[in-house]
Amino acid sequence: MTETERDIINWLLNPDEPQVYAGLRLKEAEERLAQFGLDKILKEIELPLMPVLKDMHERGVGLDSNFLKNLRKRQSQQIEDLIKKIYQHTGEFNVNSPKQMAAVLFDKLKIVPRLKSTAAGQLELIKDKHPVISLILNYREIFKAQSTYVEPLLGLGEMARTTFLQTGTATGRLSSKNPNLQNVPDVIRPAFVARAGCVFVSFDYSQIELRVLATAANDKKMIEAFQNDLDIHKLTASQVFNTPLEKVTLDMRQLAKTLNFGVVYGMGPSAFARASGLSRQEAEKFIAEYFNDFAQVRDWQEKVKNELRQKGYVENLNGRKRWLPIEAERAAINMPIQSLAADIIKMAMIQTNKYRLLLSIHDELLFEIEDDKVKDVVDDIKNIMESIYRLSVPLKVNVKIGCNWGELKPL
DNA sequence: AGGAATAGCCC
DNA sequence: GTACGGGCTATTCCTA
Repeated sequence: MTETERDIINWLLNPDEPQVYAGLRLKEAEERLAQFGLDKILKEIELPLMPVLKDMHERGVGLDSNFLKNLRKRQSQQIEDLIKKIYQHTGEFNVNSPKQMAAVLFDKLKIVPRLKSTAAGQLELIKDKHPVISLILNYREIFKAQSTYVEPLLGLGEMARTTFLQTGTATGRLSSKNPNLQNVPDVIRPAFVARAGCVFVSFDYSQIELRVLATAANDKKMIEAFQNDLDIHKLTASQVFNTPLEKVTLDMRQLAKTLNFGVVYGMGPSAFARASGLSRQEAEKFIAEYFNDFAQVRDWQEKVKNELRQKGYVENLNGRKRWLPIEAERAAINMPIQSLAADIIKMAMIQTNKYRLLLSIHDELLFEIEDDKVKDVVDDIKNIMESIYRLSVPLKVNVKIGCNWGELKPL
């Protein structure tokens, strides 16, 4: 790709700086994109998605400011109490400063020798060494919720209008900002409420990334599992433990789930060891066993890495491409999966925006639907989502419904 | 004022 | 001995 070609793509992807190529007509840009086989994605996905994102922004999502005010009050009280208790152990310092925190915990109180950070994961390990640790973890959690979610949402009044960025990611996913409504924690979700006479209905794709992987890798076992609507983590466990499905325990399933998760992310042995709590050696054994059982996944990953080496980019089944440095193998392995899942949900958004689509959270769509129309609309949306793209396995959508985003119940 | 570093929330 | 993919935002603290 030449410098100019990269600039054109950047221009298309960065409407904030249109002055650079203001004179370049879309038709010309489209022709250039066609050189990379990206014109179809432009015309069939990204351009038709633009009015959808505009509609979502204008609709907004209703906020329950009473809920937020009550929550803020409780949080302020808890923060005040926790700070007092923490200071009883440590003396005064800025609890929000990791630098001061490290000095207090490791130098002043000498709870343990210096850890590499004061992040929650590290502090969890020394929770039983000193009573102040859990107070700090508790404080951080509540302060985070208040400062990042409650206060900013209260500043918005009765409506949150996020901006969905079409160009915010390297894989084709959407991102959300100001406010980011794609990372709202469970405890804050009840603050988002449907209008009078309406309910929220969420539709989430079940295991969409593993279904994409099964298709991309054309893995026989995985495809069969999804065709039979099996519990995929249980199936993986029965494979790597060489155990019949009915004898798979919860622990075995949990380990298999971590493996499946890791495979999508291009995980190596040490990452898997850390995530699973196994020794490095055991982790290597399970990974080897996994790739032995799902040989086509292993071969597919090799193919992706070769493509990266030879072409400098990788692509998904739609031809969406990502240029990467040669050493970014994990990102390369993840891209065709994450990216096609993103394409699928975008295609679904375009076809379902005839209803009141409010949010897109990667594998989930949230709609606001009038009470008396729920049944027909839900059937239509679910049907559209499940038939929008043809994989080697079925697409499956779970539906949940409720008056606020925090207490959605299966339909 | 702005950015790096750190932390933590989501899929 | 090691790093699992993709995002956004708040706070502290340092530099300009």
